[in-house]
Amino acid sequence: MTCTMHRTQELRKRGFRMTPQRQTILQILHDASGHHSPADIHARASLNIPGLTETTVYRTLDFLVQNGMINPAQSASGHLVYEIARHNHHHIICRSCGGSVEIEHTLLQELYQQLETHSGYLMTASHVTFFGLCQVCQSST
Amino acid sequence: MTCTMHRTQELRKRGFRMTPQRQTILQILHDASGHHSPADIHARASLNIPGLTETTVYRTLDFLVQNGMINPAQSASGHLVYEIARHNHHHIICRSCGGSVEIEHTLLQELYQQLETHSGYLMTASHVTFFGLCQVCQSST
DNA sequence: ATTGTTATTGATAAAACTTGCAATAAGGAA
DNA sequence: TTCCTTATTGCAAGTTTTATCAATAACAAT
Repeated sequence: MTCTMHRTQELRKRGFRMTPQRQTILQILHDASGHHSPADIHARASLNIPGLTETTVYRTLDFLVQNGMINPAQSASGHLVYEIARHNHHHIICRSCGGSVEIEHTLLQELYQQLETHSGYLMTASHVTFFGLCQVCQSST
Repeated sequence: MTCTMHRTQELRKRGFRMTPQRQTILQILHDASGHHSPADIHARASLNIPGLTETTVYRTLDFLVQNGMINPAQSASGHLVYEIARHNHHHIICRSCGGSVEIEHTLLQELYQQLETHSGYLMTASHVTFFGLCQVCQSST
């Protein structure tokens, strides 16, 4: 079964529908790995779907996040960017140069454990963005 | 020395100026503890400073964050809210009801340690927002 | 295939946030 | 106090994001 067919069935099981807009946006995030802004995604998807509105892009991105098919992350500027859902991970962004590194979720496992104990909250493993100073920017200060 | 005078001197030392706009916004966040949206802050501050623009509120909030006098945090809707700088802490927000609890920074200390080791980044202790499900919403699902 | 239900889209307007620039005013120096 | 420098503000326009609602189209059932 293709990836697209699988996703379509996932949505239908939950009472939702697969549409060209959703398929195209998923395809874009799948092919171009990394983070993408709504504006970027809108530009790329418009090539396939002329007349696609920004409104729909924002709504589709929210929808795909809700359904676990893509993940949101904060960019250095504070705006949200999106990428295809992969293994659970997080980011540290450099306050100074905007560069970033990926953090495996396993590193947060223990903390999440403690957070659950202390707060009573069930920690769903959503993306977290930390801020810091990268090595280069540390030494150039 | 009053709190205001102290803050004024802090800014001057760094080549910045204390203004009625900055003082008023600091006062508001100081008096009304908790998180406040830019719109909320603008509404309150406008009582003291008629003609205050939203632009200035956004710029002032950014400025005060940069200078460590207030802290930003993500609200349940994903927008930024602000509070007067206090001891270092973080939040867990419930995805379902939007409620939140505070997390002491000490709980993250060990993780930050590890993050620095793994990434080489210097972890500045900025506010982190986690998402989860509170006890009430867990049982009502 | 055709039909009916309703999830989804596009259009429009509004709200939230940012940028560039000229006018203003904070505060150091005379 | 007065003057000068320039950080800061307000204004106006632009960008980004959200909300509302009627028209459309996905897809389950016939």
